Amino acid sequence: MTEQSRPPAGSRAAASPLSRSRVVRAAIALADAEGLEAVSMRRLAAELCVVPMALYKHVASKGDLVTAMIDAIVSDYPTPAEGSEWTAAIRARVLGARAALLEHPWLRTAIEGATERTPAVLGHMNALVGDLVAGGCSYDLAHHAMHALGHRIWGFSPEAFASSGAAATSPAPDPQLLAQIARAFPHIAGVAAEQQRRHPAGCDERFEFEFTLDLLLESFARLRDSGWQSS
Amino acid sequence: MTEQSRPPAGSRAAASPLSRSRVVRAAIALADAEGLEAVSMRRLAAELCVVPMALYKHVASKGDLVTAMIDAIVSDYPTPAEGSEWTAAIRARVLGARAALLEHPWLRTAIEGATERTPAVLGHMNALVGDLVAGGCSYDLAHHAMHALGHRIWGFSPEAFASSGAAATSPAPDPQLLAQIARAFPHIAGVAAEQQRRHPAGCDERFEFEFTLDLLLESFARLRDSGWQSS
DNA sequence: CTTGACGGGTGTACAGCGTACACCTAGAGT
DNA sequence: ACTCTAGGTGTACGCTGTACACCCGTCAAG
Repeated sequence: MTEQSRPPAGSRAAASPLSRSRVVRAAIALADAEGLEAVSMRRLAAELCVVPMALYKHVASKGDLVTAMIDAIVSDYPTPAEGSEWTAAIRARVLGARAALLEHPWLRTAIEGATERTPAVLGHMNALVGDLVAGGCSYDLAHHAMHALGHRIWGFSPEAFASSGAAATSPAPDPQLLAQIARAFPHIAGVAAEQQRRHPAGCDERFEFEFTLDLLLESFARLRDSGWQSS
Repeated sequence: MTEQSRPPAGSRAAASPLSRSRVVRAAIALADAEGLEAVSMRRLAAELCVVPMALYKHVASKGDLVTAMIDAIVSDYPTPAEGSEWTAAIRARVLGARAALLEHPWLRTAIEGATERTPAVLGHMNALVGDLVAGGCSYDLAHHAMHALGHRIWGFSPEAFASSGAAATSPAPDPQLLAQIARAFPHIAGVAAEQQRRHPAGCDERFEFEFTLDLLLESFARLRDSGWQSS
């Protein structure tokens, strides 16, 4: 939709001369619009008015492309204000990552499947460890803390319980079947009922995210104060 | 390898008459042996000495197949001993899941990509919530606790930091490049050095897993004791 | 005993994927 | 003027999931 025929006028093909960053930006736009599975080399090429193989002059492979997509977004994660309290700094970074993830829903899948650690990715991790040690955590504790945070540092909690409370989105709920499920899984039903009572609007993912994040940050602080070490 | 030519003798084709469970078991075996990406309908069919489309008489689609694969394994997660302490019960379930995951490395990817919640899956979640409320947690707290545990209830922590400390597996470490990385990311280098000093054998994933698990379980106990609620 | 339904394996076909390889062409450097 | 090369093109291969028509053996009802 955007970015078309900038040069002279007519010729239906390649507007600007194509470049790695243009390819990556187009891929991100396409993924934003239609999901990561819509990003095929052929489709992306079409979007750029170019033949599929042309892309390979700018990215080494599809894997390289998605790595570059991740990198592009991670590169401008926000940086917390200078002199923030360490837990506040971590919160800011993690919630910044989360904000990016909400903008680019495909990012989660991409990160889960990624294998390469680009400089931007390493930089993010480095900064988080930096926050931890600035807060008085040992490198030892910081290491385990990073593991504990897990994918949360990329802004998402693994949604083990996803759409279990809110499973009844579009398809017909069918009260009879629902009752049967409730009988078979009474505790899940209990959770759903209590959730329904307290938060009829449904499960607030942001709340869940911060709940666990803060649980972990408090635990880290406690371990730090008690001089915990792993050996 | 197993299960061949049970009827009369010779004919090189379909030994037993094929069935959903035989298909699923073969798929699991194939995934165990060569990874989930090796499980294509064509390949699996070949493994069963059958034409690809024959499988569709027993599974609705590839997605249905992998769901069934997950279900088959989750179905025989171990059950903790009757009367266990609640945190011990949860630990047992979660570590049982983890054991299954180590046996079937593809399971992680499969679960991450799964969308259907089968009865076995719901049963596992139901049992965990049951443990929490048996331990005196409210349904409210249990709900958030399940979110906090996240994929850990399936036996894996999201490995955000994976192979960062142990990145130097097969490829040449190249000390010059390594030094440059260390300069660019001093905190990561710090973690790596400290880890190297304390645990030269490398990062013990099981330790990391239990570290976070116990952190969370302690936090839940504390919240329970303080009468925490979410409203 | 015949007949008709039907469960389950077969064969062909299609659209889509990533990408290897050979080719061509426009512009820059000597 | 001549070559070199970066970058876009075209064709082709092997792979994927699966729709659709077919066909055959078993078994129940007439």
